[in-house]
Amino acid sequence: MKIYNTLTRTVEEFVPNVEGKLNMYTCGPTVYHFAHIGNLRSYIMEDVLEKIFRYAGYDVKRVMNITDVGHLSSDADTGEDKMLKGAKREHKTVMEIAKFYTDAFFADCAKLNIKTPDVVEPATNCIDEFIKMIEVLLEKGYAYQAGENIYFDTSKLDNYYVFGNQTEEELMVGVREDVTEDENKKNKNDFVLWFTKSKFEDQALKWDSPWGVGYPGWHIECSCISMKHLGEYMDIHCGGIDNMFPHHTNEIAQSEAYLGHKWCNYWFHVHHLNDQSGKMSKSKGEFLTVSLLESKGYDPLAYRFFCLQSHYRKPLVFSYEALDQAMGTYKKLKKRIADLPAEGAVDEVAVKEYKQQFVDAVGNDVNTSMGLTLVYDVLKTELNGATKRAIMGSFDEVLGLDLLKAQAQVAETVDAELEAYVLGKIEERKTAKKEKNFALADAIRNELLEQGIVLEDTREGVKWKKA
RNA sequence: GGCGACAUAGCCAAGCGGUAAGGCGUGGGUCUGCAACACCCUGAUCACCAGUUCAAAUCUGGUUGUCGCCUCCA
Repeated sequence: MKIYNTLTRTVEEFVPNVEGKLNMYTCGPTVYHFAHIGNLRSYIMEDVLEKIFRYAGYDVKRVMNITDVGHLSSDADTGEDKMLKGAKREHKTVMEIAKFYTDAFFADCAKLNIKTPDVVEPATNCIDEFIKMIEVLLEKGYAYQAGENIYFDTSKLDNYYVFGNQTEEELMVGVREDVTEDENKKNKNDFVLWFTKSKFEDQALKWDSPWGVGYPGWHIECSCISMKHLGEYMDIHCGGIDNMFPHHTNEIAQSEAYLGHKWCNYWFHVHHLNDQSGKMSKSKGEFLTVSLLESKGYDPLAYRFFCLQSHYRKPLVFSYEALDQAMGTYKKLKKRIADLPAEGAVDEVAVKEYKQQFVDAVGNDVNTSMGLTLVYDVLKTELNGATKRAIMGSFDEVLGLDLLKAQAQVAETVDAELEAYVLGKIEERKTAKKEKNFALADAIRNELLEQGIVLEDTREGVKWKKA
């Protein structure tokens, strides 16, 4: 198994901390609004990462946090607190908002065949852990109190910028207009571990702490939650590329300062989904959600297919034209698999062989487009239908595209009455065709089409399906 | 201003020093009463420049372009 590691900026052979096991952590959503499909691209690709390791035989434990505490605005940011903003917008309490959007997030994930992580932990469940870690950081001299807040002192580290070669001098504070410098900080890149005083007067959620009533900084939750469930050594930490700095950088700083040793070996960063104007965001352009795509007639899995065609480390540009194309390709592929003849015994040797090829392909830095190519390669072989179907089902454990589902769905949803009616119409049309009454034959076909029934004259006879 | 990523046909994309996989689309054809389905055929010298090498899309240096990050964002 190979994986690109942002720490070394190379594709590396994956070596787990414990033979055969994979500990992974994913930065979860901030539940103040729906996830847009750009957010979901990350979760789709991370889902494939998790599944290909399971497929290859690893014992995987995956943890995800849910950010349900309004910490996203730092001391330096004049923007509004996001959770609170969401609550005000919808006239609900912060906790109601968190519950609603957490459920919505996992509902979207389900539609996209994204497996729920083994452990999902809301930040508000772990306040005690946060406080403990901050206390240790203070004891060890990595943190200091200033202006009633607790800060992490980045100057105590030998190498703070683990992902690049920046220096503190080069950092520009206030690149974004709404950011102002925090005078409490000793160093430009110090960050808050615990707030007791912020510019938000009406912070909704607060907890008691040794430093007064307040709430945690942004980064502390990921360090604590991951350690709580995965221990002191982690294999892979996932997240969106935009969180590389400062979020992941700060996680590493505080975690390793706390532990006194290396924490996470591999960093997996998914690149952005862009639209014509750049990075997709909630604040500009169309707010694209899974529900919106569904309302426009798109199968959510067509979007998953769209993502899998591309590589996670390449920017992907979204457009309806591109999605239309992916949808067409996806439907065509499913039809082709559904049309596979069922007879024959499964050739287990061939199945095993292709499984290995699939691991080699997708296990090479999550090369999903290579995985899809292998799907087509298998379909083109001389293997019998049953074997091909078995291989498709196996690949689908990782791809998550419901490749075998089409058939079952049709079989389930057809009721006898409708079937009898359609078969009657087909007979009528057959007679008309025999009598060369093509006008009538076409009329019957059109009549059925208006009722959502599509007829196809194949060599094996007339086939019909719901449009 | 600093740091980083990316750049292969209309679109998605493989490629990891040995002479451009695959998918979709397009165009042409076979089949068909017609349509659809299916099947067959159909396309690029790899952003640009220079270098290393017997050999480069693949390595090195430079240029250009696009995108991201620099305390909200996946």
